[in-house]
Amino acid sequence: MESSSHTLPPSSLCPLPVSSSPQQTSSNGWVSLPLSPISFPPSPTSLSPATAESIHSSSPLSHCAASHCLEGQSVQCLSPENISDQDDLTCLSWLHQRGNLLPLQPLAKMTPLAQQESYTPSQPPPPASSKPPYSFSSLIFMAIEDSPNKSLPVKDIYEWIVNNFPYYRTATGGWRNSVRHNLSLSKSFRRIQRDKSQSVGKGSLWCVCPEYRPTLLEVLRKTHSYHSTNSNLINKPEPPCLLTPDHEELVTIESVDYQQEEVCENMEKDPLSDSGYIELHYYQSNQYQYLVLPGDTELDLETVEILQLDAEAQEAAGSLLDL
DNA sequence: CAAGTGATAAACAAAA
DNA sequence: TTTTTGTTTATCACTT
Repeated sequence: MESSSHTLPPSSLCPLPVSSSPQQTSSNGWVSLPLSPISFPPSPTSLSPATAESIHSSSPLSHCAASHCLEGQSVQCLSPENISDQDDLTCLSWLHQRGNLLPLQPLAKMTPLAQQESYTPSQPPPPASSKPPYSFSSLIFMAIEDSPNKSLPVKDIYEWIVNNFPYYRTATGGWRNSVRHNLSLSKSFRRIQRDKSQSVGKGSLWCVCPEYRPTLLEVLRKTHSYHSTNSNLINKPEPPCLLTPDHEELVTIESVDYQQEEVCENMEKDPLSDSGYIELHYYQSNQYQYLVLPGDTELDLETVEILQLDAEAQEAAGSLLDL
């Protein structure tokens, strides 16, 4: 699998959703969010500065990468001439861009302190104490993938985990042992020598073995899918990596034209409105596309979610219909 | 029930 | 010498 030719801009992962929508808290205290107001590639030309500013300022932590995605550099990445930098099938940007993975973050990171302080014993405990649903392999994978060079020393892996999963701020030190144990034992990770000339600090750098990357990504995707499904129906939409049914080929972002008129021309409405969400199918650029968006959303493609076109997504949509 | 997987603990050696 | 990093072994819990 050729995954290294398309790389994400550094720090394309963001621990927080851009959404200011109401949060949904799962039974284990993790939070998932309804669809973000602007979640997936807003057209560089369709996203007004006012909207971008609005979204940016609404982010609880406006320094996060997702917010950066609305700024010049990242938006530019979505332009046709730069599309190849964004079309990595295995990109993890969906994990953050729409709050699809890390929206499962504990509230502690998403809720203003004042709100946390007002919580009463009758409410669920502060979710910072709840353990993330991801395996250590997944955590390590995410950390490494989020690094500019796709490699990190152990210390930075610890740091990434702590920064993104507050549970580990207060967890006992054993998890670090587990991280090292996992790095050592798992075939998915490879130890590489640091550049001695630039080496500061102990140890080696760790990277993801390319041959195991799809597997790790799949595990991560399934984990997220499972937890978001269990925690909140409306998080059923799969990450907006555009996949063809065989999971192998990327449907380039270019194939989706974010022009409202064109989509509306060819789309048919799917009866999901009972769930509060609407599924829209349309055929475009020789691809069968479908979207899910809140029922009260105007058909403005700046606000829609692009879903995977694979069978899994279809199945998810089917289960939505069953409700 | 057995096998596989992941988490955790612990011991130990090597390196910084 | 201390701390960190990396490896290995063992055990337990859970899932398939």
